[in-house]
Amino acid sequence: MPELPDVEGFRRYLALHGAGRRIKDVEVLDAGVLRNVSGAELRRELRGCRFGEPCRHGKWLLTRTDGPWLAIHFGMTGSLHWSASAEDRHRHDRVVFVLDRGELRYRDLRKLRGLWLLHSEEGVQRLLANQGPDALSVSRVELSRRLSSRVRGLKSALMDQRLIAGLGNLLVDEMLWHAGLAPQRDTKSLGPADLGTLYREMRSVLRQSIPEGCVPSKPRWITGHRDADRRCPRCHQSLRRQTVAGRTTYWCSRCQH
DNA sequence: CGTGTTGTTCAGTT
DNA sequence: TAACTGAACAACAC
Repeated sequence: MPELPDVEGFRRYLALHGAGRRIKDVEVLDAGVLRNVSGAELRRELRGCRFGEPCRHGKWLLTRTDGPWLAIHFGMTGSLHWSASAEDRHRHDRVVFVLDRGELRYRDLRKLRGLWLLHSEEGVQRLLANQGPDALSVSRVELSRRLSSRVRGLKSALMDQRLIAGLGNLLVDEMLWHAGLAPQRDTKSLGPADLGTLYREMRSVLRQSIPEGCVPSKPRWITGHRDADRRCPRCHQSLRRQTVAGRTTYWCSRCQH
């Protein structure tokens, strides 16, 4: 799932259930999701700490505590789940934070990414050193400058977290469809009008996705049509399905140029 | 058994 | 150098 809207949803979820809560215990059920720390160290470092307000950069969720920082990257299948009790745990719950009210679980089927523990704000900065500006806060001028700086495929550039942080496969297909731009266009071929439209549609898709906590299926969006009729919701032509930038891409060759 | 999956990284190639 | 390609990671569902 996780692209910017999903991770923003997890940030709000963590703010609701975790912020201000004390971590009574940490149960590492599968250390395969721990990236720079052992299960024993994570438990030792976080037990007794209190979660602070979480923040987000691109697809990274970060939270300080009154001890170390915790950073989460959800990969393709990570999620957070709070429960009032220790019942009903899921088999893909990999780490459980037992709180002074309920427990918060990091669930992840594929374990492609996971949890990092950082001992300082500098450690967090180092972790995010290669990330571009967040897609929600980047300015129109900055987006244009970054896209135009190199010759690249448009979809490849938008998915590159070093250029812009937070956009993934579904978001990019959706915003390109709204903007009427073909995914394999070259960034250097975009004029000022194209870049303006792209920026506007990126903001629009993000703004409408965040309250849903995902890229939603809407009547005039293509996301819901990938697995359904595979037709363009605007002109009803069959959507093209092809690999672009290494990812399965849907687009409309009549509406996107 | 083969295919596909909303992410990232790395080795190898153009 | 820059950009691209495919594999790897891991665990399924169909």
